Amino acid sequence: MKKRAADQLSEYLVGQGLKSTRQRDDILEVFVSAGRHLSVEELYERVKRSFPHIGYATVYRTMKLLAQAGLAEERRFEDGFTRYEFTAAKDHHDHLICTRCGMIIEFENEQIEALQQSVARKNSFLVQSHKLELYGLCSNCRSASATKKKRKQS
Amino acid sequence: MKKRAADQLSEYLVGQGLKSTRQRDDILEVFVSAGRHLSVEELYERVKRSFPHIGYATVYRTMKLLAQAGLAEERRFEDGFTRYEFTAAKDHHDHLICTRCGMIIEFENEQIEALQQSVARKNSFLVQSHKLELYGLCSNCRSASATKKKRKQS
DNA sequence: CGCATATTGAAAACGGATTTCAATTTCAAA
DNA sequence: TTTGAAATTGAAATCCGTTTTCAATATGCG
Repeated sequence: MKKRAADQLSEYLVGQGLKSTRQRDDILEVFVSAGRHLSVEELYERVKRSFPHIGYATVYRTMKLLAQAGLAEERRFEDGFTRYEFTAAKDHHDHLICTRCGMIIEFENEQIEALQQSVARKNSFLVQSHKLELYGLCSNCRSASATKKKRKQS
Repeated sequence: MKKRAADQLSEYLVGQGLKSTRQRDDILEVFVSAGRHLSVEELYERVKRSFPHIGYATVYRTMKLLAQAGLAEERRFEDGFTRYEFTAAKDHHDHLICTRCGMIIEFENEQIEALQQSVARKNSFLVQSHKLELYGLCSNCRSASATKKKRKQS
């Protein structure tokens, strides 16, 4: 799995006349084995744990590169941070985002996708990409805030 | 219609112990009669045309205020600018956004909304708000880029 | 009217992301 | 292998949309 990602990067670099570097490999390694939806900041922290010499800007640059190479997908939710997801693992999906604890749940729904296409068609619009995010409370946070309310009332 | 917006603002200000000012009225007036989906920058330009003395920060502050008063809705698309829509006019809706010319088309689709709720329910998630944006080419830009391609080929 | 408080405008600060630049590394050609 | 043009790196500076600061001004209750 890791091998494949490294190969894909390598291929892309050669194809673009770019160079393979230790830093790029290291960052890719951390990225692939890290959790999903990591912000660049979070990723940078993890990279530094294993490779303390790697700079901030290099992480930013490398993530943009991985996105171009098709290995990562950029996500911008409402919190102002850019996040990246490793692409290989999963098909296209959308997100449920908890506004209280920040938890992110992925989901897929073909019916919604189909309806989006039909909306686009009605407007003679050609869809290149889309973004569907549901913001609210996850089940944990729902019960947590219910408890809180109760406490207040009593 | 304008009257109603001004009244709504006034009510909100009184309710919050805030003060009514010339600037707030002026900005609201421009906002209400301006086109939809204006960025703060664009709005500021328009405000300055009619009220040259009004400062940048005041426009930003007033738009946040109008959002809190329920008169405006904040939108952040992928271009990095915050935009505001006058709320009174239309029900909830989502957006088709042309990546070539920037045109924004609004649409509503109850079936999609219903499916979103069902996805949320499956995940024990309580939806507070959502964001659905379809990025692609509007019909104008589709034909434009088709023409371009043809030209290149010949 | 008087005065406490909110508001304003200009400029500075903020914060995530990008760019600059000199030093270093890569890699193809010799 | 050596060479050297070109890409890359890290640290710091810069960018840019937005927010905050602060002294001056306006608002509106009593």
